[in-house]
Amino acid sequence: MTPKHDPETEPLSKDRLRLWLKLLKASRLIEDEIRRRLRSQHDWTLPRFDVMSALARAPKGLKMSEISKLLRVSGGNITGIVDKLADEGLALRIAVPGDRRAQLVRLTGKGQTIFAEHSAAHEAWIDEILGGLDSDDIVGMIVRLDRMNDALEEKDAN
Amino acid sequence: MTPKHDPETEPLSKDRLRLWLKLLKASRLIEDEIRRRLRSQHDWTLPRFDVMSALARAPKGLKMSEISKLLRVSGGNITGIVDKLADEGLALRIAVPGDRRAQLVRLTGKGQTIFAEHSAAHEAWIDEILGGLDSDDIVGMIVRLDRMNDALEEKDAN
DNA sequence: CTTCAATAATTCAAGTTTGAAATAAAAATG
DNA sequence: CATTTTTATTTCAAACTTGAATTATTGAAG
Repeated sequence: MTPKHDPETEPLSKDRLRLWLKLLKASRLIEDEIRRRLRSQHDWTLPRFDVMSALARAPKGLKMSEISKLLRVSGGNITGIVDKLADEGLALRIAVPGDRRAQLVRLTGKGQTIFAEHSAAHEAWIDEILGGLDSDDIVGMIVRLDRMNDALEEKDAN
Repeated sequence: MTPKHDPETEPLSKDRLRLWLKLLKASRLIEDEIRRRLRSQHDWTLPRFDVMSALARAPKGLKMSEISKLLRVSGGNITGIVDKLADEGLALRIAVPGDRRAQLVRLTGKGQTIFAEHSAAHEAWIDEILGGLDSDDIVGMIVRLDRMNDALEEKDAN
């Protein structure tokens, strides 16, 4: 049963696949570059940076489940990373008054200090890595990614 | 030493960071969805799919280094995945005539058959997942991602 | 030809990551 | 109140991933 080659929809379907592959490529190129610099210049790993980044934006702390939702990684994963950050005195687990199941995770002062250094470098790297793009491209991409992410998250809530 | 807030360059810098975060978000949303479906519907993993996908496009085979370059993952990683594919009779290592260091990896008939099924499903998923985007968004994004990837790869060749 | 540098893969330890199962507590239901 | 379901987290095995070190081979230079 050969599918009909509809000149309207067929090329669009191929473009969707091309779009995904290019999106993935861009994402990996940038992520790899950040990972490389984080390791070579700060002896740090990307997952640890990501978790601290989420925590840094929430001075009151985040529940484990909130971290994993924000970073879109599994809960078991976050447990391991927070364990290590806590061992090193960079993060803290705090009991939640009304709920003995949950815990709030917060950066310690030491954690905040270290993250601030990494974060400043990170921003500069992104600025450099994406420096070749003009304003129209950046804004055009942001607008489209917003639409895309809205559509994707809408579908997520199935 | 507070940085000067140049009204020209400062917002653009922030937009670059926003762009990266949105790009990463989109990429993770789509990749997670594909991973989920690949596992639940085909009992398969994404890394294995990715390697087979690269091999499927090269009937003559690919060297280990070519696979890792295409997928932008480390060489040691590819060794492990190809080992398993070969163990299961899905891929084959072939000696390269002029170079005893290198090997060509090819899909077996069985590997091609299995990949064809996964690939067809994969294309349909992408079509569905990105179905909410109109043609202008897709083409607009592709054009910009091409420029972005060109710029990123150019920098890579340092 | 011999030495030195570059290339192709593999090995390995450490760290991530997932997804399923287990544990515990809270919320909803009857 | 007892039961069931849902929620929050941890545990764990299996798989993936990196980056550094190692091995083997090729290529270049003298």
